[in-house]
Amino acid sequence: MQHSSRKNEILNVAAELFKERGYRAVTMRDIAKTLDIKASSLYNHIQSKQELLSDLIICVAEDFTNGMDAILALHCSNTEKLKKAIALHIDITLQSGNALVALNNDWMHLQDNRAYFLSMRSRYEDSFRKIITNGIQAKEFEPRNVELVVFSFLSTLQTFHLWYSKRAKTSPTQLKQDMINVLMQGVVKQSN
Amino acid sequence: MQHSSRKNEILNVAAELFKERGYRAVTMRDIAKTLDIKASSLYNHIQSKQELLSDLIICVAEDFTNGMDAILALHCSNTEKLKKAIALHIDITLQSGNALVALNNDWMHLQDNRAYFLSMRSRYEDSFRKIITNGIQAKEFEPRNVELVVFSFLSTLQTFHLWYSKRAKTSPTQLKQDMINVLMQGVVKQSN
DNA sequence: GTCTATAGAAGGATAGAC
DNA sequence: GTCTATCCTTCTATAGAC
Repeated sequence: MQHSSRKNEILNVAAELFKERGYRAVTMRDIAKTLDIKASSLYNHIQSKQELLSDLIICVAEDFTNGMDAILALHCSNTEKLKKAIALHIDITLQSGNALVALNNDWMHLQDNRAYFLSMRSRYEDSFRKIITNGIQAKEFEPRNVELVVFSFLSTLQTFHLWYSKRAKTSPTQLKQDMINVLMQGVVKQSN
Repeated sequence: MQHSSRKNEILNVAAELFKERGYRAVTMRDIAKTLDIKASSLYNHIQSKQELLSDLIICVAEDFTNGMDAILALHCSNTEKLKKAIALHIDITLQSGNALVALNNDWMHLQDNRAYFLSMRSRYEDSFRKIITNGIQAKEFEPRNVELVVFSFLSTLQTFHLWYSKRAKTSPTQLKQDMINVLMQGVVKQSN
């Protein structure tokens, strides 16, 4: 379903403001003012404030789910899959950074789609866990505490936007390589 | 200045609710209801909702500032300082976990004390950066991208509470050792 | 120290003119 | 598609009785 251009403008503004102040602290009047219209005019394009949050979060969450499913289906080493998972996360951050912050910080304010979101998040984390576990079994990775490794990876990736906003000049390709090096150095055997 | 026991009860409840839903989504009625009193009764013990947020965040931020200052003043290797910084972060998480979540997620809603908080946060991050930089110069650490290493450390430590809440049975000592291993493995030279 | 009652402000959303 | 006007709800905070 293709949204009108106006709705996309509204979604972009909402994402930006949700990122800065959080869902609950942003009013419809704030969003409208940024677009130089009145709050009531927004309702010609959307149903509710909740719809804005839901559209932003669910879209990004589906990107993660689809991307990770595709990576898991590949016939390649776990090392390669992990690198692709890191690159996927960075691609989505670069493309939907503001919405990703809303996903991280405001998912608990989802109403109708909360359960759907949580199922996608679980699925994503499971995929990550699977890559690490398989990599350890295949002796590609050091035999560390799987949960702590997964947690450390996801923490860094989830807050990557904070770091990226300070140094947006680095090329996406270089970003991915740097991140892969820093994150995987502690997992991949030094002897390889 | 010692607060009344009742004020501490209120602060504890506020921290718990702020952690779950965020500052803006928690009402004075929510806090009061948890304590089985009416919202208006809260104002016999506090000045405002903002005071609750400020008290929680500033107290934890000062713990970080003082703890890190003490570590920097030690006469020991940068490796040892980094280990102590990790342990400090975990100690504070175990002791003031809910307030730390408020610090991470709701600092932007601080009013009067926001500049003070931001100065403490900068100071803390600078201290971390200094340890990494000095460690690289002293050839204790691999010569990696300092900013990315600092970012990765802080991201993992800042969201440690999420992981900890799932496995609270591990002893604090073991937690610190596990975290030090996972985080530092990618920094300390393997040949040491 | 807690209550009831309420002031005063702000927010989400709708109706209907243009 | 945007406006003005407004409804209804919810929120923080205060006043004053007990």
